[in-house]
Amino acid sequence: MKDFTEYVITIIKAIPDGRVMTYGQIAKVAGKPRAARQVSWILHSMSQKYKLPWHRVINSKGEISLKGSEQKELLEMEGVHFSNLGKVNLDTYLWEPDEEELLHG
DNA sequence: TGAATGACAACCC
DNA sequence: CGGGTTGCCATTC
Repeated sequence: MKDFTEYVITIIKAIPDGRVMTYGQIAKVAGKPRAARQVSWILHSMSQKYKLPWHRVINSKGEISLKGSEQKELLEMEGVHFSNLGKVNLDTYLWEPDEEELLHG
């Protein structure tokens, strides 16, 4: 497994309940600020083989990309509040991982 | 090989 | 603020 993919998976697994991260944010933390699309690829590819909290990954607008899925409900169940526009307040719920969080696994 | 694709993001008007 | 365009990078055909 490539380092980038491995790191992305590590980060996603480290997202706490009730918090979210954006594709671009994850890519940036994983070392490739422009690789947001690879993060999406990793998600729809790996989430079928590994158990990842993929529902905590949303786009930069704070919206759900997979409309019609249960992603929004999963987040609400964890305490993430959606506006009447179906958006999340990133200032409140966006999570920025600490090195300790990732190293601790 | 070259072209098309995608659970995105930043810009521009 | 909304919609369209361009840039990105790995994967697939």
